[in-house]
Amino acid sequence: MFPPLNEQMDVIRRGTSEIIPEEDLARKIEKAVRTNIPMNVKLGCDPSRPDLHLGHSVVLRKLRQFQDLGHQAILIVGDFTGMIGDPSGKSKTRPSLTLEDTRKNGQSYFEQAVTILDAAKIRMVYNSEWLGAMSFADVIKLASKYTVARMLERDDFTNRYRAGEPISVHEFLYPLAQAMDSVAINSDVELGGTDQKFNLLVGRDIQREFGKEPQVILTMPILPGTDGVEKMSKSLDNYIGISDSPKDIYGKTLSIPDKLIYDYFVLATSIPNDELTEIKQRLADPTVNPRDIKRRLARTLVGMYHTQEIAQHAENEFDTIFIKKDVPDDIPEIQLARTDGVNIVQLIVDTALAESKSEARRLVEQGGVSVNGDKIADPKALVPILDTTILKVGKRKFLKIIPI
RNA sequence: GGGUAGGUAGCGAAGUGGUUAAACGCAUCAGACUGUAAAUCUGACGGCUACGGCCUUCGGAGGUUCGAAUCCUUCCCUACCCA
Repeated sequence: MFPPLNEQMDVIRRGTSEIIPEEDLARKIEKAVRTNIPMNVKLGCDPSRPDLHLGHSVVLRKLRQFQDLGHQAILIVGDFTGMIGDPSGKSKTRPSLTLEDTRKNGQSYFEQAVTILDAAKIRMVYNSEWLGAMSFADVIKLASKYTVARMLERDDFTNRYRAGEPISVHEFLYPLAQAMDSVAINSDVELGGTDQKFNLLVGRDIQREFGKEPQVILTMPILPGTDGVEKMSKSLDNYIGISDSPKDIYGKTLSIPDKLIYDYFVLATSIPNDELTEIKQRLADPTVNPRDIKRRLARTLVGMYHTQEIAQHAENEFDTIFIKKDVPDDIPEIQLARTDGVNIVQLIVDTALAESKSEARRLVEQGGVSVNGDKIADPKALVPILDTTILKVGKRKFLKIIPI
């Protein structure tokens, strides 16, 4: 039923940052092979941010590999912790979610995740199931198992503490709550980004406290965002969403810095290792235009979340807009009353291509607006809407206006 | 409970009675150059405008003043120190 140990280890190791401890993983796999009982492989998901992007895909794709090897994928929806509002990281006070929200987001998370995971073989559980059942006494007992000094070992706690930034007491409970998830589901392996390392390790300690065999932790590198600097995240708007339109996936991919091309291939695609080697060589070759490799990356990514045909279409459309400087085929349409002349600024605001008149005026004055291909630089200009009219605002906002 | 330092636009950070819609940096947007890469250059970056201006902002609420982000009162929030 299971592939042999070495084969499994090879698959699991690809792209990973750390496996702690690796010997334990080998032992667990051997045991699974021997007993024919799959390992429980845990991944926590944050129901406060239901929009999945390539950053999430790194770890989800790893989970998929475990599924393909025959192991049991368990998605933990942090609905209980989400209800309290996760304060970790840099983000400010997060709005506390209601149970309903977390359910809805959990469902949405699942729907997106199955574009990567094998839907039939996922076990999805909500951690309110066991965390919600704990009494305050249980919590005290749990909290007594960890010391403040050890909590402060966590990098982001240390940094925030040194920087004089607030740390709420309940944030110390987070790693513990997450660890309880591992206890509750008898996790054999827990996946996460490298920034999760501390939390994952706490899981091992707490499992031991509860007399369970500690999980192996597996961390994946953090995928940099399209800006090439920060971690990919929606709030920084440097993300490529897995449910983004083909056009967006393609375009955003082409806008990443060259230095990220290889990382994206390794972490976000399933390209075989020998092709990765080839890509690396070509990237090092000064006669090869990195753009061509990036175009392949973009096609690959669009193909993963849509289809190859759509990927090709996205590329063609991209070329139309940015190389031929032409108007793409399918652009949003809007119907407007026929008129001899409407003020250009008013038109931009009315069509929601800019948020305010000031912004629209600015765009016009800076030469970012054209009507039927003619640049309009005068904010007082009147535009007739008598035939179908193509309005372009900025680099990529197109609108087809149909008079009625 | 006591003390000290703080809370300024998306972020960081100046400003301490008028000439401040608020320096500067980052981010962002537009334009040039390009490969929607990097780097670089130019401009914009609260809202409305008859383009002459007008209105709304500096943790909240009051107050002093011709005039406040700047002074006073009070409240809320944060960090650190003492207890």
